[in-house]
Amino acid sequence: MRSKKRSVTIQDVAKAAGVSVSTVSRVLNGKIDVASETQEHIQAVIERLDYTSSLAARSMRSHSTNLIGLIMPDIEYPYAIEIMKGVNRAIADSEYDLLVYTTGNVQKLAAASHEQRFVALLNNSITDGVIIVAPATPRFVSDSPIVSIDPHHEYPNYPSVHATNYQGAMDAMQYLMSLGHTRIGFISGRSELESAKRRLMGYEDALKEAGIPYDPDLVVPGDFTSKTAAVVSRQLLALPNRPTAIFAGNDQSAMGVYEVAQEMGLRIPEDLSVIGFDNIPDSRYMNLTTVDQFLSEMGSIATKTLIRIIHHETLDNLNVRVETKLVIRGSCAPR
Amino acid sequence: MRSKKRSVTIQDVAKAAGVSVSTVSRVLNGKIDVASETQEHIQAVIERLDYTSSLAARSMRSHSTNLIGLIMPDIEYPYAIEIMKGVNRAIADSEYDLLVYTTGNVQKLAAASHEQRFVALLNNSITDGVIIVAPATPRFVSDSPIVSIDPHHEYPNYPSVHATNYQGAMDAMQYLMSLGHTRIGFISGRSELESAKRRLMGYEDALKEAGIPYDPDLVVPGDFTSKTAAVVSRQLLALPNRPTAIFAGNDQSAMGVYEVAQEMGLRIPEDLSVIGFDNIPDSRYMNLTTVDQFLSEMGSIATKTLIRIIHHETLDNLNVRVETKLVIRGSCAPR
DNA sequence: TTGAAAGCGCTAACAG
DNA sequence: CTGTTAGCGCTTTCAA
Repeated sequence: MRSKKRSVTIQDVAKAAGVSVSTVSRVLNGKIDVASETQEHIQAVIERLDYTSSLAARSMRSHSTNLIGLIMPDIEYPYAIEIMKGVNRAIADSEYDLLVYTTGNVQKLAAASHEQRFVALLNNSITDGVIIVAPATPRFVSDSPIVSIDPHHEYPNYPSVHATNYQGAMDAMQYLMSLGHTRIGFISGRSELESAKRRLMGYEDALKEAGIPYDPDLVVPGDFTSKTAAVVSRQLLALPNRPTAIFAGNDQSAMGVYEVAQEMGLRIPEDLSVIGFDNIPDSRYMNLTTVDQFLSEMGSIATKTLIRIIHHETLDNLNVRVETKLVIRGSCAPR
Repeated sequence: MRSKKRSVTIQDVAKAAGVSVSTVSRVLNGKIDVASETQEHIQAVIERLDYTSSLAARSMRSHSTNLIGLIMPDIEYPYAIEIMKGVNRAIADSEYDLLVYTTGNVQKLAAASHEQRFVALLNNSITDGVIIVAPATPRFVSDSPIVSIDPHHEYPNYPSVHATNYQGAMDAMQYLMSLGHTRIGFISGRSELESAKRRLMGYEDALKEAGIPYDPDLVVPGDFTSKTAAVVSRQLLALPNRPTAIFAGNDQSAMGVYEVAQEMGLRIPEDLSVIGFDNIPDSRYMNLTTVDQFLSEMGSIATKTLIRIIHHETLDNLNVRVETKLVIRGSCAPR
């Protein structure tokens, strides 16, 4: 462990081996035009000196690092962790290593201008491409390819992986209706987000398709937090003709409904069917039914797509748009 | 999104603003000696061109990036994730950003030589310091400071954060003995690891202190996996005078014991008390008692220590050795 | 098969 | 206050 300043450089190796830096560089990069004798000698010196080439210097010249970046709003939520797992798995099967970047603070990253800064920070220097999770920014300036997961815009200028929010909501509704439910509450999400918009649309269209009239009282405004969900679901359950099922905007909202149901002594799902969206990360809520978003699969797909783009296997970078399946887990009660 | 080659550089900005690169650099680094007029002008150009300075180039010159690296064997285990959370929290309160590095593959990283490579990769170029989790290597060559968490050696050449394995094992045993248990089984861990060694030592010393003779039949060899633990605990429970309690080497081992107990129709803790070590990540095993290792706290402490070293607030880099508390969670039955 | 030299984008003296 | 210049450590022509 040394203080500052780079300890051993390619210069040192060259000097110690009695050759020029370019020869060392050739050995480093596995070029063939080096006498096998020199080759071995240099290799030995490299090991003796514990030399490792500087990523910064290397990337600066060659513009290729075999590193993929993953930019996360926050590393702590199950949502983020699941995605990371998927990315990680795809990385393991590739020649790339992974660099997860986070500021440890949602606030810092949330600002769109910051997202651009982070993309640039990584992609314009040390990564060959980045995956960005839930970006608020619809367009980025970047030297290397970008793939996004769950962007907050429908048509960003980068390839993206979306969950099939609309279809998932339709499926959830159809499931509830097949059980005989006709009064189904809905807790909406942050309306500026694409996912929230599409879930609401799925709710509405499913009703329409089934010929069930839309009752505005049954749709209450949430914001993807359990706290708000608790407040609005209380309102929902106080209705004279209360819903027999609630389709919560996301997992957190479902948890909010759960708490209120407990409080009111309603059994789930016997007295009230509840379907969440995304994963239900907390086992205390395991009896909740959920439209499960395959987060890790989204991570994998995004990674594979990115690698394909880096390899120039995909010509049309801008229009890749993958959708991942959603599946309903758990069961509600018939009514 | 452009193909290759860095799009907009400090040169471009200088040209567009009609000044020299050094002036731009001064603005970038918030130096005071720039006419506020020029200052604003350059700032405007920077924004207009969407310019971001290259991390690689910057770090190469200034040897400071405000980035801290976290090297993880594998990103998927709850163990790793808990540590990440702690690091993340400490990072959030600091001026640093976090770069988590992983190869997505334990095998790749496990080899000691690779660990050195990763440390060098980050620390000799783009990070101001790294935290390495559970390193197998006792010494690293690195330009910037290193702090390790749970190293596999007792006295590595870098500052480290350890869990108090010995004391934790003592506490667990004393707890069991206070409940009247005298025949206590122990499933050991991978004996090359410091943590495993110290836990076994705690088991032995606790017995000695209590004057309970050591029975070799009660100590069976595990390897920190639930599979092996299941095999050896079956053996333990088949003993003519079977133990009334089992102190499992780690969380995974405890889960193995749990499965076998279920299988044999033994109720936990009424018929068999079981204490694990580390966290029990899976809620299915929530009725297991565990010596809880404050993983996230270890992450935080390591991060804060590292930052202090980077800031030169700690003179003696090599001998920092922090131990974190372990606490017993859950309860066993008296015998 | 090898070396010399140019430069990647940036910062930090040193001059003006 | 601003420009010129010299590298940071590396890869890559181009010559030898």
